[in-house]
Amino acid sequence: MLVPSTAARPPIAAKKTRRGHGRPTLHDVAEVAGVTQITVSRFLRSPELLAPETAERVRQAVESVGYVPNLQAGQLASGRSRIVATLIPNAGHSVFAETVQGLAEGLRDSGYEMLLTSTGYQPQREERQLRAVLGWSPAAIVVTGLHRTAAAQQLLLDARAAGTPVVEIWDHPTRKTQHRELVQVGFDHRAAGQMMAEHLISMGHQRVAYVDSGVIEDVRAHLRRDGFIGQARKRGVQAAVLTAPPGDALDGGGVILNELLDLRPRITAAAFANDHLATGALLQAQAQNIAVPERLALLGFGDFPISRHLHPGLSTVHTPTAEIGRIAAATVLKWMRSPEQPANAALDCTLIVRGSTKAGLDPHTA
Amino acid sequence: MLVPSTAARPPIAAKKTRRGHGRPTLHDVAEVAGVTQITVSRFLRSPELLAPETAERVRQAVESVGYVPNLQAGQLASGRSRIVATLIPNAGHSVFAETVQGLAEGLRDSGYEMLLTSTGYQPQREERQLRAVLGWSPAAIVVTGLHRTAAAQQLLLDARAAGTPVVEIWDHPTRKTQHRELVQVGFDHRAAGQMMAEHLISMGHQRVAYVDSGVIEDVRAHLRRDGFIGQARKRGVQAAVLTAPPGDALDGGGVILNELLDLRPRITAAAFANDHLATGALLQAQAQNIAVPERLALLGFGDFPISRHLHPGLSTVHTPTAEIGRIAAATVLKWMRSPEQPANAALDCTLIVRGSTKAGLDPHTA
DNA sequence: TTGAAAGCGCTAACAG
DNA sequence: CTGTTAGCGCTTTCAA
Repeated sequence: MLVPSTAARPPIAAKKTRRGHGRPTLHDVAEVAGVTQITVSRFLRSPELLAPETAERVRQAVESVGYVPNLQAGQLASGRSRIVATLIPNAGHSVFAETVQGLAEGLRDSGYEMLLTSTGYQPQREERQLRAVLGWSPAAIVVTGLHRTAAAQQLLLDARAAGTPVVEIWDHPTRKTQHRELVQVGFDHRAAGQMMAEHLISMGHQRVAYVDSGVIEDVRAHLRRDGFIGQARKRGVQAAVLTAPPGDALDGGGVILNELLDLRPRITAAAFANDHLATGALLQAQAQNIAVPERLALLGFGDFPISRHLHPGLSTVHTPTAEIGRIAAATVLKWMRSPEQPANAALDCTLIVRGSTKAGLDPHTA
Repeated sequence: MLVPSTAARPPIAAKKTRRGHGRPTLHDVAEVAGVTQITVSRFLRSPELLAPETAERVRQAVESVGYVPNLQAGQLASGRSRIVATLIPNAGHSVFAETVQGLAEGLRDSGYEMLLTSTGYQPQREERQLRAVLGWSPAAIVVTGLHRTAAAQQLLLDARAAGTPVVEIWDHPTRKTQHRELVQVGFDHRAAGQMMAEHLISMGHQRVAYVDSGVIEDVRAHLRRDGFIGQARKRGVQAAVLTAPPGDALDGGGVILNELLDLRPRITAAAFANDHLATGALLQAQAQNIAVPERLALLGFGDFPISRHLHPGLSTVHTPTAEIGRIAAATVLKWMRSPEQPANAALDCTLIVRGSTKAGLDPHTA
């Protein structure tokens, strides 16, 4: 607009076409308070800049009018959004659900809102959703894992280059990759797999198996599998690999139990991609009077609530599900406030040894 | 960001301060394609309105520039947003997690995004979050339950009056309230409680108990309790009420079991606010060699995956968790497209009878 | 401490 | 079929 505008807004005001959705605007509040828009805007953001008396008048006007700020407008004008875009594989899976809840708690009352999408473990879909969500100019992006389509990765790097914090949750790079522009909050799944193998081996098992997730896109479960196998091999222990059938994991674990028992040469211990599978196997073992851990030791992953209540208690690896969400939230909040990139958070997985891998343990607890 | 103006930009233009965050705009694409903004805008929304040849040029320009639409701007201009605001008590609770996942699936590729907040079962917080989320001018609002602060209710009614679809999930009004402006997608918790009582009574129990949720804000659990008690009373059956301790529900169920066994006069059956509590009790009974259902029948609620795998299988009420989400999504999508209010969806809860309330049943399955 | 002017990037309405 | 004009409601910059 190069034409110098005339002094005041057309006083005649003529035919206000009023396209908006009729909610009171800053202007409306301003009129009531006898000030201008900008004063109301200031009041909303930094009340201390106003004369106390003005502030009070504005406060009353805001209230009497029932003003709700139009965030779209504000963010368009300021170029800043207050949206944290979050992409996870499945909001219904307990581990991710807890992470989402952790994120929601971490973001609560921060003035930021979470835009959530579920990728269903499908990289193509993730890419599409990422593209869609970028249209919101999110203030930060939280994605799951380290693996995605090349295009999606590029989108994230572009966003990062444009100053948007990007946090990858649930995984953690094995090597120290200090040149990475994205921050990771998670744990090393390969190392977790190694830990699982090492535990079984340390209990004296020489023939073991790993039961992989039936969700073929679950990259992290496969990383654990690889860690498990690698460690077993390193220690000269034979490790068979089975894959759980798709569908209900408890069912799958039950089915797998018999495959494990049928393996030749016989194995004496099995690790599972998650506690649901392991629980299914444990319950099935109970039903068939298979002695656990004597005939077959069982080791889960995830430390789901039920695991310590089983008989024997299910040995497992405790993962910081909710903590990942909370730390991710704290990380993006910090990052949005100061431009320097926060540190990665390498969280701990801890082995929980219960009766299912250790005979003679009180079946109830540790 | 002092992006140098390109050729066609107002040549004088002097010190364009360029406040935006530097992403390519419609204008940029238009320049490349040799058309004006509006043509690009049209292409993006209704390509069929353009001459095929123009469309193709614009398409290429969009691609070459890597254009990502600024949704804030578009929605400010059009007055329509594409956000579905969703408020749930706790995204980490399996039942709500499944509902969220159902919603995410239902909204997927619809062009709408889910803004999710977790209220922690706290009405005050819900009200605050509702207020915050209204600033986004959501295209639709999904809230949990029928009970909230008066102010929150008013906000919803105002939004509704302004044309925003509002769906209440997880509950369903008992009486036909055809005058309501909001749509419900859920089930009648009181009736579910009645069904639970009726089942126990029909199995011959004359002294029963209901174990209420330890989450005092869980209104729906209390509704089931009331339904349970009412039905028992109606049938002349004594019903004791216990409340689970807060904290881990599996633990709580275990603790409660002994309280149930200690009740005088003795009871012969107990219903629980959810399957976690019931499972805790069942496992504890196993550990103590208490015969289920002979000494004490146990009835859960929710039909969590573990329940049918227990020994004996846990009788329970199956609830349509994911379906609530999917139907809620379908409902808001439909509603946003046509202004007429869709019908309420009264979903079914179904009683699942397994071994924990019925002696002699195969413990594995129904 | 308050205000005026300008514009964020897009779409609606109306021309042509 | 394409363009012009005028905002959407807010924040920024600069001035008073």
